[in-house]
Amino acid sequence: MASKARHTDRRTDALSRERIVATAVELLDAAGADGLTFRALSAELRTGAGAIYWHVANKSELLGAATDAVLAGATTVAEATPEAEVRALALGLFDAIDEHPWLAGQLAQGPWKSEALRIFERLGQRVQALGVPGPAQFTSATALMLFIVGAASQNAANAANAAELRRAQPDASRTALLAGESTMWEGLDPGDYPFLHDIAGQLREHDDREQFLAGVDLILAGIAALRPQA
Amino acid sequence: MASKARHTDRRTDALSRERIVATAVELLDAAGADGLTFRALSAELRTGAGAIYWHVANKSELLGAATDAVLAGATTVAEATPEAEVRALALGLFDAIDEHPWLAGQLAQGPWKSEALRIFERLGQRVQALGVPGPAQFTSATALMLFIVGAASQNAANAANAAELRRAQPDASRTALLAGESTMWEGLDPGDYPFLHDIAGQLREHDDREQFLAGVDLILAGIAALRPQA
DNA sequence: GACATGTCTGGAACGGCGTTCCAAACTGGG
DNA sequence: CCCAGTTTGGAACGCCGTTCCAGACATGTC
Repeated sequence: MASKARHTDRRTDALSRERIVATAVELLDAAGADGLTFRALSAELRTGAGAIYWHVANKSELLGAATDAVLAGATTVAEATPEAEVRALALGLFDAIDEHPWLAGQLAQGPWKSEALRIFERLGQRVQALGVPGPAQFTSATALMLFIVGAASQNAANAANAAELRRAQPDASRTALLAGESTMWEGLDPGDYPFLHDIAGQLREHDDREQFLAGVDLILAGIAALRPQA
Repeated sequence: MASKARHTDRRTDALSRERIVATAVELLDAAGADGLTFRALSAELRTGAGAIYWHVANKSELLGAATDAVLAGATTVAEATPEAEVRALALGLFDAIDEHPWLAGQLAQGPWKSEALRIFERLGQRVQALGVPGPAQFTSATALMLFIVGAASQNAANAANAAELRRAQPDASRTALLAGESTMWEGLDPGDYPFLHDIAGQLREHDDREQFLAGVDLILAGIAALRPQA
């Protein structure tokens, strides 16, 4: 029997779940996944840890709420074709993760929670609109979701690595970082690593967003091949 | 100037990087990602934290070494066609992550490190063997890698969730857990969630391994469509 | 044999984390 | 005005990764 329901705001500086979640998102955006601490949160909200725990069960729930809050913003779609809508949804998620890299870690473990489930639903609707036969719909939508989350997460991880290296060597741009990895691949023995050696150049010049969309199109092409008739 | 090279084993119970990594893998397998602690490791090895730090820089490096040690086992492939080899590689990774769920978290952040890079190379070789034109090779291999890691990771996350729930309610099988989620999807408003409502049955009956392979085949189909001529 | 040198060990200590606990402050209803 | 329920804030607990350092051990030199 914890709480009965809402109350009128009794204080002007009243703590609320929304205010806590909003501040949590601020901290996460400012300092990454490690930046969210009940101590930092307490300081920012000028209160104690216990007060926060009265509104929020634990850190995991808080992270989930922050994820939902951010994901709720990046969702609306209306395009000409189902393919275009899938691309738009994918890009929306990609950009959201790019803007809030800590989302990656959240979505990685269990992409079927709350807001993420809503996105999965939207993807599935487009898969159905593409005429995929029933039994393959689940697989197709899952493949799309996993690729999108996985690719965007890796992009976020790269960005995080770049940011970390920049702290040690502030002039290292993302380009320079990619160039470094690329030269490393070029330096590999072509006998042992023919593929990496070959495509090292592509790594250096690739645009993350383009590559991401190309991957989505690849899966869309595979989905198209599932349709009964062309 | 840390160490000069090898020495003869001066003591019979000598600590070594290999022994540390092996014990770390044991702990990770036994108690998950949170089970690896320098304190637990010290106890298991009957030594102190400092001794471990002399052989290993920090926890992150230790996790990387554990990942490489486990991944080094699950790699060899020799099949009739490149497609079959891709499937075999994929299944190898899937099974490895299924057996060592903590791998998921490691591979999620930066799938281009050490042993993971070797797997990426192998995938790329098969993509080349499939006749994919040069510029699309990087994208195709990346899509495969991301889907494999993402799908296997989600599978591991589901398994972990199931294990956690089993602790509270020991009779809950994986089937029962899936059934629960499935019924939840069925209970959603078909107006708001037509897709989830539709495929709830598939979720209940699906086999993870089959679904995983179906996803790989989906991407392979998309890759096949990239070839200049059929 | 003694000793100086570099390698390796183990445990104490530090600061920070998530979480729990609880006395006090606040609020609205009788 | 006081009582019961709600909400607060900060102290305390046990754990974590990491650092520090006194000393044990092994070896080469005289």
